[in-house]
Order: sequence, then C-alpha cells, then structure tokens
Amino acid sequence: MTTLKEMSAELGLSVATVSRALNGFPEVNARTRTRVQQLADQMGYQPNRTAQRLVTGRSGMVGMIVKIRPDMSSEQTFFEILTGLTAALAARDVDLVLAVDQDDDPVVPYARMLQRDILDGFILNAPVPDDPRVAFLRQRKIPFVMHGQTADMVDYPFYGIDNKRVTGDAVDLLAALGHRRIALLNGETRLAYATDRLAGFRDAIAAHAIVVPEWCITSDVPSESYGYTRGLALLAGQQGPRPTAIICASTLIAAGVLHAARDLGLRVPADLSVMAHDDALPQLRAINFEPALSVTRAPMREACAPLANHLIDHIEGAAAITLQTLIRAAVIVRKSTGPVPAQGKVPWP
Amino acid sequence: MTTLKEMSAELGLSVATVSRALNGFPEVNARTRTRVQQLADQMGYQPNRTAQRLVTGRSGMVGMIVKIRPDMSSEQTFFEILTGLTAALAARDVDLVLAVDQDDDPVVPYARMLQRDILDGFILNAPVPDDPRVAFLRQRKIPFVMHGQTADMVDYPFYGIDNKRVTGDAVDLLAALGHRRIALLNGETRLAYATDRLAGFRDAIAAHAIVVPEWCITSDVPSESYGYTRGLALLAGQQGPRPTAIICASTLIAAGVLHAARDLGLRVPADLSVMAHDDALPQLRAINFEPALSVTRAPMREACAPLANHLIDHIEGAAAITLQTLIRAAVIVRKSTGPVPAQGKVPWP
DNA sequence: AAATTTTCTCAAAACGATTTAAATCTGGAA
DNA sequence: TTCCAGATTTAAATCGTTTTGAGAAAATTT
Repeated sequence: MTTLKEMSAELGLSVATVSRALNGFPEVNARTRTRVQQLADQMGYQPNRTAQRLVTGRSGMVGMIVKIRPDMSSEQTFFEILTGLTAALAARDVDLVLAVDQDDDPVVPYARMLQRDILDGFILNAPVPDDPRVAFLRQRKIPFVMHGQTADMVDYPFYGIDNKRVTGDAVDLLAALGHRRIALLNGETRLAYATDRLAGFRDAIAAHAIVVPEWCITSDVPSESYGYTRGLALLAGQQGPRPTAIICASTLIAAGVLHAARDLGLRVPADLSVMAHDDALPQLRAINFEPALSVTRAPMREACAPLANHLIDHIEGAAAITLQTLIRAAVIVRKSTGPVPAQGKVPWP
Repeated sequence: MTTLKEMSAELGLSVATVSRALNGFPEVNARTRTRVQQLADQMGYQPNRTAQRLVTGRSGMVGMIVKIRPDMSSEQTFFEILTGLTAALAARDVDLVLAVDQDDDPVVPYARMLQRDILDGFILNAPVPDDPRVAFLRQRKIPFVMHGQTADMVDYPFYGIDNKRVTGDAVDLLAALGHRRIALLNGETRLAYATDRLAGFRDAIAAHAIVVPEWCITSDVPSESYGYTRGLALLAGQQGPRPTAIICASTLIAAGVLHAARDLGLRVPADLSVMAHDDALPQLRAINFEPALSVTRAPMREACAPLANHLIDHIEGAAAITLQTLIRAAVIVRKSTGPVPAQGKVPWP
C-alpha cells in the first residue's frame, strides 16, 4: 500500500501538501496538484481508511440491520435494496456493514453495533408507527436515513413513497370507473406503510362518499396465499355482496386474487377490477400478469441512490430537513381495471 | 470516551503501563494491574477500535460478496447463512461488509473491495470447480475461508460437507432396501457441490454394481418446478421403466417430486422412495413433508460459526491446514423411503 | 527600493492505541 | 558498601492521515 509519506518523498513535497492536493484544497498550486494526482494514479494510492477515521472521526461505513421474519416476506425486496444500495454507497466510497436482527427488542442490535463504534450512520427500513429505533438513534445522535415515512413532520432524513396517495390514487381511479364496492387487501398494519395506506383508503372512500364494510378491509403479510384465500372469501360473497374492485398491497397478493377470481369463473376486468401497488421487483413483473395488472408503481430500486445519498449528505452535515423526499407513485392503467359491471353498481348498504 | 491517556493521568502511570495492564502482559505488577482495572471499570473505558486498528494493521472486518442470480435460488440459504455468520463474527468482534456482485467476471467485485482496503479477509461461498476467486485471492495473499470444498487437497481454510458421501450414503441406503433403479435430480454441475454429488453417486452405484442410464441423471437449478417436471417425466416412464427411487439435491426438488408422484397416483414409499439432501432451512422442514422425508441432513446454520472462526483464526495466523473441516451429513430415515416394490426389482438394462 | 499583501508550502501536532528500547527500582550477592 | 540481575515502569516511536500555525516565495502596492 502506498502512503502519503512515500508519495511526498517521491515528489519532494511535504505530506501536508500532498494530502491537500488530493483533497481539493484551494491553496495548492494547480501545477503541483496535477503532479500529485498523476503520481497518485500511477502508484495506485488509496488513502488508509483507518488513519482517516482516526483523525476525522468518520469511518466511511454505514450499517443496516435486517430483521429476519419467519415468513421470509422481506427477502425479495431485501435483495433488490441491497443490490442498489451497495452500488450507490460504493459510488461515494462508503461501505455497508450488515447485521441480522434476531432480537425481540428492536433497538438491541443497533446498540450492539454502536458499541463496536465503527459506523457513521444507519439505514433503517420497514418503519413502524412511532418507531423506537428513531428515538434511540436520535438520543444517541447517530445519523440515519429512513426508508419510508412514519409521520408527516419528522426531523430526520427519509426517502419513501406517499402511501396515503397510493391507495388514494387507486380509489380515485376505481371510483372514476364507477366502482362503489371496493375492498382493500392491505399489508400488516403493524408497519407504517400499511397504516398509511389504510388512512389513505379511508380518506379517499369518504371523499367519494363510499362506505366500505369492515370485512372488506383486511391486513396480513403480503403473500400469494393471502391474496388467494381472502380473494376467494370476498368473491364468494359469503359475508355480503362481493366487491367489484379489489386493491392489493402488493402484486404478490394480486396474483393470489387473480387466481381466486379465475377459480370462481370471474372475468377480470369484466366482473372484477384488480389494482395493486407494484414495487417493481424483477421477479414479479405486473405487466406479465394475465391480465396485465393496473398498478400504482414505485420501483424499489429507485429508492437506493437517494437513500444512500441522503444518509451520506446528512453525515457530512446537511440539515435533515433538506434530505426528505416523498415521491408519488405513478398510476399505470393496464388491463385488470375496467368499468364497474352493470349488476355491481349498487353500493354496499 | 475515556482514553488511556486520561486514565494514566488519573493513576500517575504511563500510558504504556496502563495499556499493558489491561492487555494482560505478564510484566506488570499485580497491584498496579488491579488498580488499573478498577479505574477502567469505573470510568467505563472502551479501547478505541480505530486506533487499535491503525497500529495493528487489522480492520476487524471481513467481506462477503453475494452473487445475485436471476432465479433467486440462493436467497433462502443466503439469509440463513447471513444470520448465523454475523452473530458468529460479532462474538469475535468482527463485522461483515457485504456487497452484491452483478458482474460477469467473478473476481471483479473482490478486486473492487480490496482496492478500498478495509478488509482483513473474505468469506467465499458457492465454489465452482477450479474457482478463479481462489487463485485471485491467493495471489494477493488475502485470507479467506471457503464454504464448501472444491478439491481434495487445498491449502486454504474451508468448512463444508462431504458431498460425495451425501449421494454415496443415499445410494447405500436405497441399495440396502433393494433398489436398483435409482435416479438423481442433481443441482447445477456448474457448482462444485453438484459435481461432487454426481461423482459420489457414480462411485456408489458402481460399488453396488448398479447401472443408471443417463436420462435418469439430470442437473438444474434446485426448485420445486424442476422436481415436479422431471419427476413427472421420469415417473411417467416415457424414456424407459420408471425409477423406484429418486435422490434429490434439495428438499425443494423433493417437494416437486412428491407432488408429481401424487399426481400420477404413485404411493410413497410403497411405489417410490424419495431421498433428498436437507440443508435444514427453517422455511422448509423435511419432517413436515407428506410423507416425512428421508434425508441426508447438514444444517446450513451449523456452518456459520466454524466459517467465522476459521477465517478469524487464519487472519490471526493459524495455518490453513488446521482450519479445514469436512463434515459428514447425517442420514435420517423417515417415511419416504421403503423396500423396493416387487415389480421394480428388475434393474435397468 | 521598501513595505505589504497574496499565494503557496512546510513542519509539527493531533487522533488513541501498541510496542520497542531504555530507565528506574528492588533485593540479594560479592 | 558496591554491584548485578530481575522486576517494573517509562519515554518515545509508530501506524497514516488531517489540520493548525507559521514561514518562504512571489506578486502587488507604496
């Protein structure tokens, strides 16, 4: 490994000047700077992170703790995030330290990582309402960025989609098509995104003066089997007139619902409209569904770079308030949504 | 953060003595050692890792690069490994830096991580025969540990199961039950484990003087659909008399085979014996299969601690030869294997 | 030409530990 | 009393960087 000292000896300069030249300080002469930079390239100089850290107090590494769930529901999105995230971090010369949380207490693994004292910040995902990790990290004054959003006014950086609008937009679309009997197959309300989607749903149906009975609003771990079993129950009409439209929290759930509709001989979209939110995971392409799925779409992958950059900017001193991004998911109308069927125009009582 | 300097000032000792006292050097007086230790406890002294690293030249981090495959076949085992690994590493105060490989050239991501110069070593998984990563890291003199084994005599640390014996033991068991028509649904022979399993299979059938036609030996990405489609093809008997026993590379494949057998009205184990190798992933419990699956069993999870410790020991100077573990998978006979059916005793031509 | 400013470079301190080589202290032998 | 060996302790070097305060060189003003 070449060091500043070696280069300074080679160039006949002091280490201070070499360091300044490489770090873009304005007071170095343009000619010396190019000389230094050339030698650095030639010798393949890489600053020693440990030494940098010792003097700057920063390590150039951020942590992420993944919560392992027995149902493995997070796996597919996790890989997608991981791929993009490591790439985006690497572009700014930051590495990702990963740990798996097997603890019951959500803050314990964070405390454990902090004790080792090697991290500049954290990337948090899957926020829950009033997330205890936020309180913990804030109190310890550790920078972090949240993937997702837990409340309207917060003082930390985040990047997420506007989940209220996800369901709001879906309801608006379906209402415009004449639907009055709209069901929601939501994710676990334990998680913030699902509580937001639920709130957005309730707001939107109220705005359209639609009443949805409680049995048409359910929450569970997003999976195909959840979509299938709930879809069968709803569409069989045991608890009341079947919905003419179903909004699903994920394309996986929608796959189950489409399956259920097919098994019951219902045509989509003639008899039933189906919408879902699409994270645009490469394995599960909504456009390839039969029929092609109408969705609110916000690719997971696109969250990675902003997440990485928000966190690094924050670590480097940028104010949290400037590092908050809430994007609106696109509404993509494909073939799974259509006008309400004639016999389905009657609203629920 | 309290430092050595502060403590030395408080105690009226030099930092050298304080450092020595805490690190258990024999030359410090017993009385001073206890004095130092007491103060350290009292002041909550934690050595600054960065400073330690700067002087010892070690970073306390090891890297792992996961190769993302479009089929996602590695996902399930990856999480299992990740969980155990981070825990085992943490126990020895080492952190895991993760990157995702999207490159075609297998060594590029390793080179990229090394360039950043923050790692003490690597954990490699999914070896291929004559793995180019091994050559690369050896040449760069970077310590690593391999999960799995690529050849009989190697000079690097590894932990893996004896894959030749996995299929060997399966064949022995089935042969003892009288089976002569045994098929193999192997994993991708691109990967070392599958080439070993195939070699073990061929050795074992030869030892029992069994001849297996080539159409009964296939390789593919382990998945349920592979098991199902190949199972149907084999059991329908289009290419010749159907096998009386099938050995599967994974429980996932076995699930597909059982499904195929059921669809064809074949009883397991009366008409067909099924064995699989079981990595003991928590999502896929062989004992809950119907019928409960006979397996060779080697829990993935148990590999984690040895992997972590082998690597750290190697980094700390232990000879590679002392850090090579090849374990034999347990044979667990449950309900999916039974005596060869009367009409199936005829061997293949 | 002298005084002043601007531009650039440098030596040294700092970060917090480990480790080497040297210095001090003890007690016993000469 | 003097000297030596062994037991403790210390000062200082080291790791590789950043940063401070100062100094030299060049350019500008008086």
